Amino acid sequence: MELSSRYDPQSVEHKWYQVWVEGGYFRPQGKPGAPAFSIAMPPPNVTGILHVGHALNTTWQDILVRYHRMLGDNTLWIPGTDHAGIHTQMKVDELIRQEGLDRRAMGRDAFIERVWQWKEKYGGEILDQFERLGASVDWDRLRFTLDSGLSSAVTEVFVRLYQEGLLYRGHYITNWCVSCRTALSDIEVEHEEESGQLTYIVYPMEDGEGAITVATTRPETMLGDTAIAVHPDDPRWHGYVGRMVRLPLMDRLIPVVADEYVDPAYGTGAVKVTPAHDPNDFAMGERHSLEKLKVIGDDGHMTELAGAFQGLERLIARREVVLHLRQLGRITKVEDITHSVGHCEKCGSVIEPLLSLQWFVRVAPLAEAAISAVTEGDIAFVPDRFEKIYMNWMTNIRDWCVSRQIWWGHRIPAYYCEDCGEVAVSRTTPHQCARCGGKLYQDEDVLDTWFSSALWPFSTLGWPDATEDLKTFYPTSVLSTGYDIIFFWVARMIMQGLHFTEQIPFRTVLMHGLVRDELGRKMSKSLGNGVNPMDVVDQYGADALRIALVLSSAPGNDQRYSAERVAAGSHFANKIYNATRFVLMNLNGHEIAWNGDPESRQHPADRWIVDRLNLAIGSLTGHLNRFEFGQAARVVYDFLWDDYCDWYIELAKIRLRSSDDAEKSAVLDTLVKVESDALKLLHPFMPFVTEELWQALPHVGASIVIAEWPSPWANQSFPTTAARHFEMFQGLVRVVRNLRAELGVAPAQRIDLEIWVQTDEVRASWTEIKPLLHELVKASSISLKRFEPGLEKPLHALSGVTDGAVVYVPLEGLVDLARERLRVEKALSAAESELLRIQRQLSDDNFITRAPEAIVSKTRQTGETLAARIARLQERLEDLL
RNA sequence: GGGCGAAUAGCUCAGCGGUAGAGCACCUGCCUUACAAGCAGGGGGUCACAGGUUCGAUCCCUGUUUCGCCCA
Repeated sequence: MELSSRYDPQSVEHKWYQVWVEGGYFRPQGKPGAPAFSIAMPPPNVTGILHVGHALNTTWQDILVRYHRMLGDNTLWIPGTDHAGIHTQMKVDELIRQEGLDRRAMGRDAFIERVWQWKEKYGGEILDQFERLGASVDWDRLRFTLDSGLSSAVTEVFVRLYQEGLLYRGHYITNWCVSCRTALSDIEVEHEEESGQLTYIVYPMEDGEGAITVATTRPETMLGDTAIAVHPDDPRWHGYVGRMVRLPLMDRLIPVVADEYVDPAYGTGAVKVTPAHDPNDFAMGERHSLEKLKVIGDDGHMTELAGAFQGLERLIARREVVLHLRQLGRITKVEDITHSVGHCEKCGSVIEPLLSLQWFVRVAPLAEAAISAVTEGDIAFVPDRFEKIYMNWMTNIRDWCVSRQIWWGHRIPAYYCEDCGEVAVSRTTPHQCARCGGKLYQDEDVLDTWFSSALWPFSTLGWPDATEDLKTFYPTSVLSTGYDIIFFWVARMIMQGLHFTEQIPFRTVLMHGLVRDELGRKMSKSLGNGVNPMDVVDQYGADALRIALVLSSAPGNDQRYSAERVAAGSHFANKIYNATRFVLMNLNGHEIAWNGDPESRQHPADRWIVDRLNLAIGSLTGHLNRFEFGQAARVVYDFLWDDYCDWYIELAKIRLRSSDDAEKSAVLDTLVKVESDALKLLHPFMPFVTEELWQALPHVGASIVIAEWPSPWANQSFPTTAARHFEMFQGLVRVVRNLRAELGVAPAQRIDLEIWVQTDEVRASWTEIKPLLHELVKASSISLKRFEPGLEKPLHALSGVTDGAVVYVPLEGLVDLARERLRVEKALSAAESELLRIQRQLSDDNFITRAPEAIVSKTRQTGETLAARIARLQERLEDLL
């Protein structure tokens, strides 16, 4: 069979995902008694397409899930999507507008019908993209936040919170988006520093004696002022409290009140009070029983209460108000300032704080348990610094406005009596008012999307029913998500989970950072700098994208997307593909002795590569357990490329030419078994190429997906000194290659070598590998001698000093003595200065007594090695003089 | 105003109480039948700055500077 020398991910990735799904490998299938491992995938918007951040998070979760599946855990990864209320509604709104239709004209039911149609058509797109990334989710358990099961969980929670007094409806100042025409929660408002103007307005006293100047950044709200407030202890305003002020433009009388809230140090010490348009003013309004006049309407235009300004858009009204006040001489100063302005997270328009009737969750009681779950260590954040951010928010938490004035979402299960105004909150639709028998109508609003996402870890498992899944997989093991939604999602899941299931929703919160563009900017639609992961997959393959993202990620840190790294990832896939091709070309029907005696691997190279593999297995597994995916990936990347390809295969090439069949068998067995284990280690990171190659190699089992995670090979007989001897051998090869390069010896030209070895052990070990050395450094003859005084040195030779040996390359007439002397002098002075440092350390009593014994002896050993090296170099230098 | 993060090779980034690594870029030589998406060899870093702790600091602590983020 002729295999292409280039790996083509396109032809490979497609087929395996189908095989995996058809094989049912992604369904939980742990052996009886196996520990459960479960993750509920953060549900992306149905409206959305995958961005690179999703690709990173999906890769991280897939690594964990595939690793635990291979460990034999009962592993479940639940996929799903989120209905994304405002976002989706905006999108479909836009769509029907292009058709010349209008949501309000078409009516609620017809519109919702359209959104469902739209969801059915496009909502699956993002799920297809998870497939293309290789996400090993259980599709049989696919969930959507508006599924009937998840919806009944929402109703259940709403009803119970209401019954427990943790949910209330009331008139309060909410963050209102005049463009989305809905209320938003506090955290859906993004604050930005902007330049604005502070306008000083003079309010004359009713009696004409004196005046009060106040400053505001929103002059149009003065139309709704119902008081002026000053601090009770402010001597400047003592005579004013209790008197009336004539509100300019409106010609209304409003009182001067005293309130502790006012900061006398700020501005004039007097503030205007607009209870319907400012949260602090609202509170003052409550304290002083002030009227709440709503002068800006839900549409952002002035209401009839704004008098002559009625109907004007709020910003136009602002200009008009200032203009009129100026004409009246009521403006004393306009100051340019920089201040923080709230914007709608979804559409970017300036938030209007205004009075409206909304549902709120009383969060403080829920937060208590959520705080102690983290302080007690039941839930851990990775990295742990995010714990502080979580805690800070939790301890200063404010009530959560959960009603949204849109149609797409979970409609609030509250019913109001047309006759007596009685409120009924109910799991089922009540037919008449329980109090007066009057007709009921349901609340028009829907719930904040995050209200349903907060239930995700248990609603996806069947809650409120006590399902098998819930028993088996809840609490979930890990929640992997971006640090940007700690408040939106993580905190709320913890609160709701603890309250309703009396258990934590997950044990570990794993945070990834933002994936930025190549210039370090946040990817955004408006900048047009977003990278579509599917384009990357098309070009390089999913494996390349995955390994690139993982290799450049560290928990909680932002990273830049790098096309270069993705290319490097695809080169790596190609590398191991070709290594496999080499193995396959050499197998020739060789039967792998899967249960062969490990002691048969007597050759130092075999024993070394197994030793390296064992080390890799240990350290990679440790990194995975600590969620250090980047470091874990690096371990197997380096093992495969450096140890397996660059050394072991190169040695294998030579050994496979041997006429000794037992030797060849040992090499082939080791090649296949070592690579097979390495592929398993790599599988969580690069699932497609590892499956392809594992299947191509001799293997046992149906799929690498359900193969057993490697554990260190039982061959423990490989002593560390032997490993050290092999590493010294590698050093020797490098030194000789370096000599060849410096001398400019033609690649094909063979050279003679004379090697003086320091000890008998090393000599014995190297004698065994000497035949390989011939090929690795292209030598014609090699003389391996035990170093002893009086040994006659070859003249006219270039020399190299390596740990444990000196190597001479006799090259009559080719050696430039002056240049050679320079080279040796340079090496000598480097070695001497290092030895000096080591000696200083070793002669320091403090170091000897206080440093750990292992470090001291290691330092001693380094000193000895250096001293030996220096002795060789000095001798060499004398010879050259 | 409070909090957090980052500062390491030309670029992008890992890492770490025992004087530093990768990818890409660069220089030299190789199309050596697994791989030129490759191989071999090489150059390049007082680990932002100033103190402190320590036998020993790039790593821990304090402060400073620059950049970024979150909260108010």
